[in-house]
Amino acid sequence: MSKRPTIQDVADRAGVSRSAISKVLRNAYGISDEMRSRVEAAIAELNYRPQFAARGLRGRTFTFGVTLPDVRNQFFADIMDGVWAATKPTSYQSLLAIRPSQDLTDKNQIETMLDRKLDGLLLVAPRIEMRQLIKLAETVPMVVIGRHEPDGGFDTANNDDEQGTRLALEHLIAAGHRKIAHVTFQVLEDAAVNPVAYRLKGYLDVMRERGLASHIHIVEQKFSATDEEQSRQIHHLLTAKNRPTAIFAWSDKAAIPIMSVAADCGLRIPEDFALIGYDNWPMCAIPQISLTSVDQDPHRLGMRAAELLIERIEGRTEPVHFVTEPRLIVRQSSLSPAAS
Amino acid sequence: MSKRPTIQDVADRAGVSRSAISKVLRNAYGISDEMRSRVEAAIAELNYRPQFAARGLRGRTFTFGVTLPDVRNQFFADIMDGVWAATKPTSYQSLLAIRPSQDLTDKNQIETMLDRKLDGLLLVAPRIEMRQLIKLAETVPMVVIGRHEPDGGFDTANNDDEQGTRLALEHLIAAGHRKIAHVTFQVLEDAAVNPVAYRLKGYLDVMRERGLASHIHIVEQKFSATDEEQSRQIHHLLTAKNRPTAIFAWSDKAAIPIMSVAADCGLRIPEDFALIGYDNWPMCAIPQISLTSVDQDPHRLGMRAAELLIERIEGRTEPVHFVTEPRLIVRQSSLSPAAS
DNA sequence: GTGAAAGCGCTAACAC
DNA sequence: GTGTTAGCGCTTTCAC
Repeated sequence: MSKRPTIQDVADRAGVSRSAISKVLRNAYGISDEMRSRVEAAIAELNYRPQFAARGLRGRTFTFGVTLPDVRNQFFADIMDGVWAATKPTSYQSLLAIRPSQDLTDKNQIETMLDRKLDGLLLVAPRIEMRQLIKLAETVPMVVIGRHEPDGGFDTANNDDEQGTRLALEHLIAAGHRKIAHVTFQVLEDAAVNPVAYRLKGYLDVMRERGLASHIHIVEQKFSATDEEQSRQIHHLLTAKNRPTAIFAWSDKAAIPIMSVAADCGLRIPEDFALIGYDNWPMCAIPQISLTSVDQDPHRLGMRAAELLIERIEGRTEPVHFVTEPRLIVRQSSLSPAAS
Repeated sequence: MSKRPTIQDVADRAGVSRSAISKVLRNAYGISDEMRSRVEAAIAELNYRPQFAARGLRGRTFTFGVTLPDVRNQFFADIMDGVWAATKPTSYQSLLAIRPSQDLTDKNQIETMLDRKLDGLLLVAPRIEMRQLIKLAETVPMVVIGRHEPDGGFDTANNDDEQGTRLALEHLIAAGHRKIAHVTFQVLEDAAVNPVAYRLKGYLDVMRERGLASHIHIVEQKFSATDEEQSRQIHHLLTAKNRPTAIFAWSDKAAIPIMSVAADCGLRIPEDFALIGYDNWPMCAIPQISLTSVDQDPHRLGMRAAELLIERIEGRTEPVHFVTEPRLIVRQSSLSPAAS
């Protein structure tokens, strides 16, 4: 295990002090051009790279942590692309802590990152209580994607969930659908700020506005339900007497399994019922799937969130709340001629 | 930003020296039971957590880095689940460095992790030259998934790619297929140790053994090809005069787009041709997809790789090479009655 | 069995 | 402008 050069090695090589090297590294004030080029030459010769752990002991680590609820979810992968794009031109790097989806809270991941002395936290749809989030934000610069909290002491990045829901429903209603069911997901807490709750609210609002209140039909997937239980629930919905002619699911994560159950029941989409998801997973575009879905622009969400975090790390304290305009991506699954 | 307690705070609280605390933390030899319980009480009272960055300056960080070629690939996500399972009962944690798939090399990610003074590296299908890998392994404990290199100074974890290929082909041949094409991926270098090369070799071997040498048909996807270019290539294959009756693709990553192109061409799977992929993405099980695929047991691969890495970090130097037995998961896409 | 002291690689105040 | 110095929070000899 060969040794890597330290700042002292560079200083010796260049015949200057350690602090001179440090200043060059940080682009700090008070370095002559001649000094700078000498130092840079020495750095290049020795192939020196500063050790972030050591930097972190005094200053910043130039590293921030990201947590995702589920690596498997393509929506989150798209967000990461955006994060990457944002950090590329900077000296910051992101590191991802993951946990398997069956694990209930992000607490361990967050503690892991804090223990590593990362400069900030970018939390995606965190599964911890708002109270804890707010407390956490007092300790470390933080940005949250997937919580509409206007003043928790952190920045947020979200799409406009009510608007996205409206796009989906208007599309179905325009096609003549009236019996539109909504598959939602159990909101454990913080109901007011959860995107799922916003989508549910949007559904209720639109149905009422359009005089379809009597057709409101909500299926709530339990947080603790297994895949089989959820399938049974959907099976029940699809084989009931007055099956809806259209289903709006809170996420593609719910919509894709609905397609599976439909296939098992011998039901065709969109002939037997129309289906719309949320998040626009890349998978939706596969012809065999062809699922209409609401796009949140995850790339921009991730990119802006990372930019906001870096701003915060560098001193900003007034909260910023970034919102993207959702788009409905229409595909086969909602083009039902049968409904009207 | 409230301050977190340091080891000194704990020492003051317990009325002992810093080194005593350190020994308790590391479970080191030479601590009386009474001392231990006093220290543990103080740690609990102050809710103290050691800072890994500081630990790393002298000893280990108890953190290792993982790099994946693509977060979006479900196969890699399954590996991560295994990694997580392996670290859970230990004091180690894994941190993931990602890059978008269009980025060509893992070099930056690896340097990022080295700069953070992580204790070891778990590289999944790294896109850097074997020469560099071997050099790297001299510097840091390392395990590689997806390179069959017997003595590079690091451990490896792989499935038996030739065997997996054999399973797929025997299955097709048993169903009566003779015109079996293989879609492979350009191997840039290190041909001998690349899983894709193993699969290609397996294909050639089996076809020859079975007297099907004249039906050998290889389509090579270029590393630099865009999605459209790859689609065109497949389109060409599927609309050619003597279209194969079966296709064995090097990965589900290739097989899924083949399904898309088939749909565009109006070809049905498996009626018009059978299709088998590799990796058994969770997506393969969706009825609308129903893709036969070879399962590498990614969970075990990730778990064992993480265990091996921890062993290495803790001192082992003789290389270990772990291999899983692949399984063929038969689904609709290969159940073609038409072939015989 | 326990504690004092040195040092890991770097940054930040402060002299010069 | 440049160098000296004192830490950051921890581990690790090495006395006691």
